[in-house]
Amino acid sequence: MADHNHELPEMTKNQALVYGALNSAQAPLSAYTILDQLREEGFRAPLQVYRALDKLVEFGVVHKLESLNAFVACAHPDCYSHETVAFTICEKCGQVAEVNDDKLGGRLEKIAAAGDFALRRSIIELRGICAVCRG
Amino acid sequence: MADHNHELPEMTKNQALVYGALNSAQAPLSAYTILDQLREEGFRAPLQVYRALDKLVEFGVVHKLESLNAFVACAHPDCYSHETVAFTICEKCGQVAEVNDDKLGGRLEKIAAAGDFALRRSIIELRGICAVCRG
DNA sequence: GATGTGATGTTATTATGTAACGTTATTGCG
DNA sequence: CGCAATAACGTTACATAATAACATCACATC
Repeated sequence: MADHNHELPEMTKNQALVYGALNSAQAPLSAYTILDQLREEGFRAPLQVYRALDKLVEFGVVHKLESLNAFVACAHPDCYSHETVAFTICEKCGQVAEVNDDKLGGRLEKIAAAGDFALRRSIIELRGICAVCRG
Repeated sequence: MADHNHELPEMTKNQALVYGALNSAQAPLSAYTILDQLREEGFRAPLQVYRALDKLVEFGVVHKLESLNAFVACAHPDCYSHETVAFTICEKCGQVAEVNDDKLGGRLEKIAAAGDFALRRSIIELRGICAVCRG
């Protein structure tokens, strides 16, 4: 079972702006899309976004989707069960869903152990067609 | 059990060159590294590499590592068990190992089924430290 | 007030990936 | 064979993603 802590980490202004953009988005955002959305707030360069994203990912409240080069807010940022997060990515509508599956985590740990591999983080992205798009 | 077919697909000249570069490499290669290696063979533009890579991935004899933006030759290109391939990626030495684990495939299918999601392909990349680097 | 630390801002650059267009090779068929 | 269809190829230009390097600012601590 996951440990819970209903506190969001302290955020700087830039981190809060980036996090807000991701939270109000209906789909993953690229760093440059975030930049464009935050120009009115004074953002002018990619690094401002990337630096905030780095911290947010470190805090565990934002995930990077490696196969999309895009970012999403964590579906449950108020808890610390951030170990093995998987995503389903619809290749038709772009919808992304976060999946937490304990058995999957166990399986990955076994694979790592079998290869004498010290696992740090897992990237699990399932690409296909979502229920809505299948009709 | 996997079906076997000890024939590599027909390749064009460019595809064979790119595949050869990946096969003789000791680590994943980026598209631009491949381009540089093949300049002597007449390659001049990124698209020549990307087009070959697209086909090789389609054939199933090359995999893309999404978290590295790099490509590797399949560890067993002569068989068709290309369904659910996982990779361990050492963040210290860069070594990549291909892992085939039937139970993992089953687990992912269950996750997809639970979400009424039609799974097309899975991206599984385990990042950490390999046995050699741990000493 | 000196100092250390972390966040910020800015410019320039590198790395990764595509669009658009035209040409060449090959294949299949009337 | 002649011809259409298709796929691969080559080239230029461009778009997107990410980082390097450097200066500055904010704030806490001693």
